[in-house]
Amino acid sequence: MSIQDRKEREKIEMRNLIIGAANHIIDEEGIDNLSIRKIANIIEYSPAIIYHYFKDKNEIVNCIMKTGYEKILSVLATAQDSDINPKEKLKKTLREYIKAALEMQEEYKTIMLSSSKEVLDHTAILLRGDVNKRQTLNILYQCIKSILNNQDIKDTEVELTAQIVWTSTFGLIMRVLIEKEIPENQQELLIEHHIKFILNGILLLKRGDE
Amino acid sequence: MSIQDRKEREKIEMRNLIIGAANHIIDEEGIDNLSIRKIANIIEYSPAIIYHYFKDKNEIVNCIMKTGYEKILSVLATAQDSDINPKEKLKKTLREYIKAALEMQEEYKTIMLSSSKEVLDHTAILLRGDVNKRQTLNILYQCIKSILNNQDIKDTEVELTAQIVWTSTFGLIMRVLIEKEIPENQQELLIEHHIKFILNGILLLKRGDE
Amino acid sequence: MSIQDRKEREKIEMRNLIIGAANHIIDEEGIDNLSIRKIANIIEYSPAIIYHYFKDKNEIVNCIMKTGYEKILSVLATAQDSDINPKEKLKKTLREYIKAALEMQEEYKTIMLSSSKEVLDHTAILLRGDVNKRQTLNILYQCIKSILNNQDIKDTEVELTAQIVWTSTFGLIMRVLIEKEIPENQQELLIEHHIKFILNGILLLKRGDE
Amino acid sequence: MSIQDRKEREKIEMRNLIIGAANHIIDEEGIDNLSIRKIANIIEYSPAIIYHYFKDKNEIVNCIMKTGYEKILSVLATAQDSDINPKEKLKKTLREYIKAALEMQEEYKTIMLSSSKEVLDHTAILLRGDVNKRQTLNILYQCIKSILNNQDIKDTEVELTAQIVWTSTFGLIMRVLIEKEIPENQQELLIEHHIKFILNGILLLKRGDE
DNA sequence: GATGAATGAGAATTCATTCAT
DNA sequence: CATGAATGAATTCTCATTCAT
Repeated sequence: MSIQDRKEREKIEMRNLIIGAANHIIDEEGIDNLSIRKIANIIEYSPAIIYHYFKDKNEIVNCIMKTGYEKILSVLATAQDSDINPKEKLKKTLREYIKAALEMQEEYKTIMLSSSKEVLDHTAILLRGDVNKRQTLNILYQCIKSILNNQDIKDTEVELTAQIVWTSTFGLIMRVLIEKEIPENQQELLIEHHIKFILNGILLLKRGDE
Repeated sequence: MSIQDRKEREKIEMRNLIIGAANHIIDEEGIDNLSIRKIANIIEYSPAIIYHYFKDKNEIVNCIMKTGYEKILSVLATAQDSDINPKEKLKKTLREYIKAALEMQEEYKTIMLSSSKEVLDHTAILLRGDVNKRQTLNILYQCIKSILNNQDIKDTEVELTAQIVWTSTFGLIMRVLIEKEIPENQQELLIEHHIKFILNGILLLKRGDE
Repeated sequence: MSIQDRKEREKIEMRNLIIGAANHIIDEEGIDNLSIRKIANIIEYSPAIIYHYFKDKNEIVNCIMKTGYEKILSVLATAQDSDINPKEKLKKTLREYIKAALEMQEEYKTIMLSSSKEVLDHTAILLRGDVNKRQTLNILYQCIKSILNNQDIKDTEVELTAQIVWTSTFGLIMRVLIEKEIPENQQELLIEHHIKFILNGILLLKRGDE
Repeated sequence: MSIQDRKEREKIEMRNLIIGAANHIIDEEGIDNLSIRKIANIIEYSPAIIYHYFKDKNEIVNCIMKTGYEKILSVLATAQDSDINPKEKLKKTLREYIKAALEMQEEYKTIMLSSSKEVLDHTAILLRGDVNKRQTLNILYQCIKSILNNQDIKDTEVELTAQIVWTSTFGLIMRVLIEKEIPENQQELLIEHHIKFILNGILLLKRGDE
């Protein structure tokens, strides 16, 4: 039993080693420069052994993607526990999501920029009704709905709002990651201004004016 | 003299031919599948001659980037001519920018996602003071300033607003391009909602509340 | 003693399992796509264990060859029991041999096309005197001799005849196997015509004319 | 003009060099052990350059096949010129065909054992009506028809006969090639006996007996 | 200007085999 | 008896680049 356990553990460790190396390469050179040989080089094993742990390169990439958005989701889940008022909750959620995404760096970019069907199955958020399929979008949707409590606003409009909040936030994160050397305090200013801006936009919805 | 002129003209034409072919490949297969051989194939010349017009593949890519954001800039420049009121002008500018970007597809993605120094020299917009360096950002800045006319708002805050407007819009464009198969009418809804949302956010700045 | 017996039995069973799997792969993909890993996959053991039962891949291949021509021989042996007149017996023998060979498909091809010394030790039939070494050839020889009963024909000529009958039949079998999609009834026509043709050839020998 | 000619010539020479090396490998190790690297090794060029002259490995193989059966066909065409009586003509044709095939060695085997669709388009001869599609078969067919002149024999039976003559001859050739070390004089004996046997078979058709 | 020839490096895989456990 | 881990060598093919002509 313990022997099997150990082997299982070692197998998982090796997979993690490979994924770690892959992530490292992606971070340095982007996903399109990821190669089995480079991974093998980093982990100091022969390229062939990698096929012992993963069916092919694709499986490695998929694994990275999956791990990645699970990481993203878990951030949001944590933020959900809180018990504060809706506005503060939205602010906190956005802030934490942005921070987490920025920490993931290339990993976040890789996942969120992928147009592969498999990945989009988890990350696409622009279609009507996606609010029911994507957890991240749904969390925003619920927050916004709470904030607009009792107001006479159609569900479809709330969904559109959630989507715009999402894309706006995505845009900020991406630019910070792309431009790379934004000083910490400027990052803070941008983030806070972004969040304020988002909330303004939501609050004005109440009055329905334009 | 005239001979040299003609030679110069021909050289430029050939460069354009190469860039055109490269853009075509990028649109079809993405920048990571761009190869000298594929370009040569399309223009029906030998791969070697390409090195006559460009030092290496990198120079081609850089050139594409440059041509690309010049295209983007020209869209904005056109929108500027108009004579309407600031709010409408901003709406029009955003709408046209988004449309133009969506039409550029992979080209837009390639340029705007690049982290190479040469490209960022033209596309980076997040630093303080960038409003004076980047034309696109400056246009937004001027618009916003006009809208907030006479209000007591600090220049730095207006800059931050311009940056957030930019990143938000960037986020929307990117998601539409990434998710690829968003139906026309859903695109329209998102774009209009986005623009409304942006304007709401700006208008609320006036009161400085939060 | 009984323990050793069991072990011996199990060892043989495992070898058969391996050979069976190998045969299956050969039938599906041809001998050149046979690989230890594929065998291991089918028998649901690790590739390594195969080396417990066979020295190397070559030994497996040789074993398949041996098993294969034993199968072929057994077909002929059965036909021999019959008690009918020589002409009919030859016809029956040929017919059954052809049928059996066609059923073996790739296995037959693999064995009969091999030029490896070990295999040729069992399958070569063209040398003078081979009639005494190869059972298949000898059976033909005896049949032909019976048919030509009392005729004044030299043994060497009978041997040559047996060899030509063998090669002719081999040629038909091979072509049917190679061309693969010959309809059943066309196969029948060819086989019957072939047998008739062979018998004609033999019968005419009697008169020695030409 | 002359420069282009020379380049063209050199290109053809290089292709021949490659095909030659490939043939050499096939002769030594069989077609399944043919590899681009081995070819490159022999011709003392880098593997990559081979793709300059052939699209991929498949094109090389196809080229070998094509050249091969063209060689085979040309042998038959030569034999056709002759002006002698049908029986002699058939004998001569068979004899020359066998000789030519034996000289081609592995090349003949490779082509005639191939089950690939492209090759079978040229080599398949077992279907009804193939006599009109395959030149080799047709030549046999015409010979046999001449020999059976004025006899009351159905065309389909003549076709079957041609097919059996073909497969029988194929069988002999293949065995000689497979068993490899058959001494010259034994080869002669077998070939002459085979041809005699074939003619006997055909002659007996005349009487329609069995 | 333009080209064809050539290459070295690198891509993803697959394989037979060995060995410690 | 059986296995998982590991490797080195091989597979086909693509690419950016150079160079003599």
